Amino acid sequence: CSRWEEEKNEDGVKWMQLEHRGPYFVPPYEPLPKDVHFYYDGKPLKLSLATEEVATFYAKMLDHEYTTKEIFQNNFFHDWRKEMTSEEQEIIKDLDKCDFGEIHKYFVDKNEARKALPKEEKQKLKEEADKIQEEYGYCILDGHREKIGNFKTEPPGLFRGRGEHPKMGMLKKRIMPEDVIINCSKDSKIPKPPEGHKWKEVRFDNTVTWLASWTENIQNTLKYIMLNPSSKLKGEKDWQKYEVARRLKDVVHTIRAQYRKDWKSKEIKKRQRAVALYFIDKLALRAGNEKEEGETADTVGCCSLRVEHIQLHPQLDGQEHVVEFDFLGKDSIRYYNKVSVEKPVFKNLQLFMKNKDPTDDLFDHLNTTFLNKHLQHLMDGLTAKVFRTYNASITLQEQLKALTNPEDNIAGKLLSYNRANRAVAILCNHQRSIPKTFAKSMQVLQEKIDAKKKQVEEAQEEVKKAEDEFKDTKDAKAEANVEKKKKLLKRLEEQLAKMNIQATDKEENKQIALGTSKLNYLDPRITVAWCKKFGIPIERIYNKTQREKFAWAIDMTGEDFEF
DNA sequence: GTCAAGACTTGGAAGAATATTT
DNA sequence: AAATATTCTTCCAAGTCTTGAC
Repeated sequence: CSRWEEEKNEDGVKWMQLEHRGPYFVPPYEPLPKDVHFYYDGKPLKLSLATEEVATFYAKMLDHEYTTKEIFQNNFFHDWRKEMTSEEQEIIKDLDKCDFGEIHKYFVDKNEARKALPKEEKQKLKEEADKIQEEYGYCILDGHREKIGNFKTEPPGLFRGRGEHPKMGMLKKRIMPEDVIINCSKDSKIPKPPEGHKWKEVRFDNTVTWLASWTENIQNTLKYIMLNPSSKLKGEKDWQKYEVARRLKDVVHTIRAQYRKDWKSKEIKKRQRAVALYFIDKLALRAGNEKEEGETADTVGCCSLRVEHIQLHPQLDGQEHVVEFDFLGKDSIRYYNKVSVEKPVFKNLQLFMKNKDPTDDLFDHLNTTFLNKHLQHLMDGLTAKVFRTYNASITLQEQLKALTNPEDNIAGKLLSYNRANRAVAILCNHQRSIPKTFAKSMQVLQEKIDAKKKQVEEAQEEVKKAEDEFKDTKDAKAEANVEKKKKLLKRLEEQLAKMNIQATDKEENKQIALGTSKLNYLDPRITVAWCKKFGIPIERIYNKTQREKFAWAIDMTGEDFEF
């Protein structure tokens, strides 16, 4: 427990000692074998090394949908040409005349070969990977050996954005030591750059938590090497996050009363803020920062909603004042929802939309800075995202309370947990694409259930038969047989029940992604307390990685914890 | 105050490892 | 033992919010 209770540093100091080996650099490009050809306009063409490398990036992605998109193709071709020699540029002028088929096949085969490797070979590869992990995967932070989250530089390749990203297909350059800034403590063993290279910079900044950083060339933003979630530093931060959310619980009623009042404010700015905050609170929308146009996919959050993203229905399906939301949120995940809102909200929305074009901002007098300033004023540390954390965690707690039946067996209780988890994921709009094999595996499961049902019926008859025989004979052997058959029946019934639960869970879960809420929104102490209260082993809910991440919560939480 | 850069959290997909079935 | 399904891990993009420069 003590590990989580050491006093914390003031004034933004994150550590006193930080020592590490620097990032692990991905191996250099390996040229294609002589017999693997690239063809242009039907004729084999030997490419220069740099050109060939970029060609392999595209070739590897050939059976991915990305490569069918025009933007992807254009961006790729544009960047590829920049890598070409002038002779190659003279020849290769049309992507449609490029044939990467052989290169593609080479990598597919190589992959297969790797999978088919004998056990010992695989073992050897694993040991090599472990050695690298051992060497580069850890650092020393204030005397503790801590796991690093991402200790490898990102390999070069083609940028894959999400959704309709204008930069998809662009060339992501190889990261060299000369691009990398190292951060560590002055008196530590400073990491050595790879032979013949030097770092961009070595700095000693203990007000930040990253160990190394570089600027990536697509969006020109920084990438960092940071600690694993199991580290003390990250764990404490996580804990802190949930403590802020718990403080919101005490003032949320006041805040709700306040924004209701503000719906009628004389200032349009305040009204917009109050309506936006209502959405953020009720629907768990993200804040919605402004984004640079044309640099990323067109996605929005609350403050950046446009008129075209909502439709107002005074009446719909027997409900009043319905707002129909339809927009792309983070990662271009669609948010679609029809919500009956309070009348003043509806009236305000009508007002905000008046005389505007579909592409105009709905909240044209509002941005996240203004909103967060206001929230900060209402509670120390309060920002828009805290509402998501708060509402997610409180929902889990309430749902667990409502759904858990102490009489249920473990499988039943786990189903309840999953359902509570699911309620949160739905609130936060955490979706996944339906797994490719979903329909098939569902069918297989259904067939198993049917077979099991039959078995149960048969076992029932067996029991009856045995009982009849016992009635007739009254002998001990027949009595034992009755017991035996009953036992079998019971076991089969339990198996059937478990399968039914599994099927229900699977069906309800097909389009919902539970991971994100579990990892980022649900105070783990709620889960730990629930497990303790109902005698569920924590491993049934959290796998090893998750237990490491939530070690702080597992350490400190009793069964009576309340969020 | 404004704007861009910086730091850190959150996000689903893909790939790897493991479990289960055939 | 191979094939298939499921779970776990890695990857890296895309958000939020803070900080720093002017």
